[in-house]
Amino acid sequence: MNSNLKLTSRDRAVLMKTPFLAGLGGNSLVRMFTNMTVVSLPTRKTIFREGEQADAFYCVLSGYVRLYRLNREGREADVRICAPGDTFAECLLYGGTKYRYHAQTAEATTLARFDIQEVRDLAEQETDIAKAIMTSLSRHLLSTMECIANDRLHTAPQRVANYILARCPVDGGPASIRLPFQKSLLAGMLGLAPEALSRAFSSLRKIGVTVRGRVIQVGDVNALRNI
Amino acid sequence: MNSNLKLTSRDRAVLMKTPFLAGLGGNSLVRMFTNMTVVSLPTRKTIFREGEQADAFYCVLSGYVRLYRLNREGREADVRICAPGDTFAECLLYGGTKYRYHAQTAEATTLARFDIQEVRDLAEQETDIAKAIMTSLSRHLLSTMECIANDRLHTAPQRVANYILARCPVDGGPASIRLPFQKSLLAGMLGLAPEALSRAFSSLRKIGVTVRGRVIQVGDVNALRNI
DNA sequence: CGTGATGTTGATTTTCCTCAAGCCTGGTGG
DNA sequence: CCACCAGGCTTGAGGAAAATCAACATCACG
Repeated sequence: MNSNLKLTSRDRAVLMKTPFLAGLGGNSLVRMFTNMTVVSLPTRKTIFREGEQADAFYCVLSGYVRLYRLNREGREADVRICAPGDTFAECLLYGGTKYRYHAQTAEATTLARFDIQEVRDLAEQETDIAKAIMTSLSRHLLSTMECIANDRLHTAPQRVANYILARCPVDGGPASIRLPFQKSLLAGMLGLAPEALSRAFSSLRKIGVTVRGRVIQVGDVNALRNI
Repeated sequence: MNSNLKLTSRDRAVLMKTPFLAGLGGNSLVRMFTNMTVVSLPTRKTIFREGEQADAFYCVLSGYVRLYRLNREGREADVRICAPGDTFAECLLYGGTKYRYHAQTAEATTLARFDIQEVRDLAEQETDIAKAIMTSLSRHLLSTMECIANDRLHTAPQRVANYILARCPVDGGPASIRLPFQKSLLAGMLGLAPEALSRAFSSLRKIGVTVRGRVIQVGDVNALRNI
């Protein structure tokens, strides 16, 4: 764990686009920054565990973080995958004192770490910070409900198609995207076993989706929409 | 639609226990109340539809509300079931301008209706209102993530067992609870077809769970925990 | 005592998980 | 440069879970 690093300019740009910091005035911004530490972690490193006392929340600057739960037999299920710009465990600002899931890096990752108690105090003083927290929570909640609907309403190939479509140009025609992470991570994101993701990809082949490594090519975006 | 009713004392009590109004000072409380209207609706009445312009959010005072999505073929999937005290669509205060799912009463229901724009303005002025919103959003987000974990990690009988256990006395031994709504609603809540819920109940019979109408009797709460 | 809504049960099918084996790729060391 | 290896990915076979469809039971209620 490599702490108290200086922000790279890229990390700084990511941070400033977060709903969490985007709307802040100069004063609030300074106060948030003085409260923040930067942490660099290797891949597969545990950030916190379910049940631990929660004293910080985080924003992903680069890399990916997996939030997951375990059942009694030890099987893991991902609850959320956090990409650069995503905030996690911020719901504990006003929703309890313990982490409710495990958090682990999915690759080499840098995080911005915020002290929960200090941000709570700041939010009481600066209305724009409170507003930023509400914006972040709202978006987070909407995307989580979206996830439930997606799980309950769509089959594996449909979920994969949705994922691809959300990252394709809106007009029809051919397109090509590159996965920003391993396929096993995408599988967890969509609530699937890795094998199921693989099969979903191959079932999309017949409507013009080809996958080589992390590159996904779509013959006709509109055809994908009708799945 | 019966609007602008006076609050019954029971409805008022429900409202005051909501995270949304519980922590408010007298001044904020008055301002929220003047902004609020009470709506009574019959069963299976649509409250709003996905895609509509969002100008209000709601708190359930009595009855139940179903939030759901449709897929292309018209199949419905519940995203959330709101009980008395629950707030819904409050994420649109800071997260977009359109409703993201359908909302429908599951039985005769009374709602407190709040104007989104007005509450947004209030939240800027009164820090305790902002705090109440953050608390409400945080709880809501935690329970929604809980729901994803439950869906992805547990089988139908396990989900039913969890539901029962969450409403039973914590110590072991026998217990009895009464469903506050139809079984079909519980099925939707747990992400199951009604038939699957029925089968889950009958599979729990062998560990001492008996169901008659809306009454569920548990022989030994501890036995249920080990499922 | 019908009537319609709600819940149950059975049969079938779909979907996806699990386990096991093989493949492909990129990296390492000889 | 090549053999080897490990990790991630794919494919296949089998099976478990739950959806769907259909028939029947139960219940509330006029």
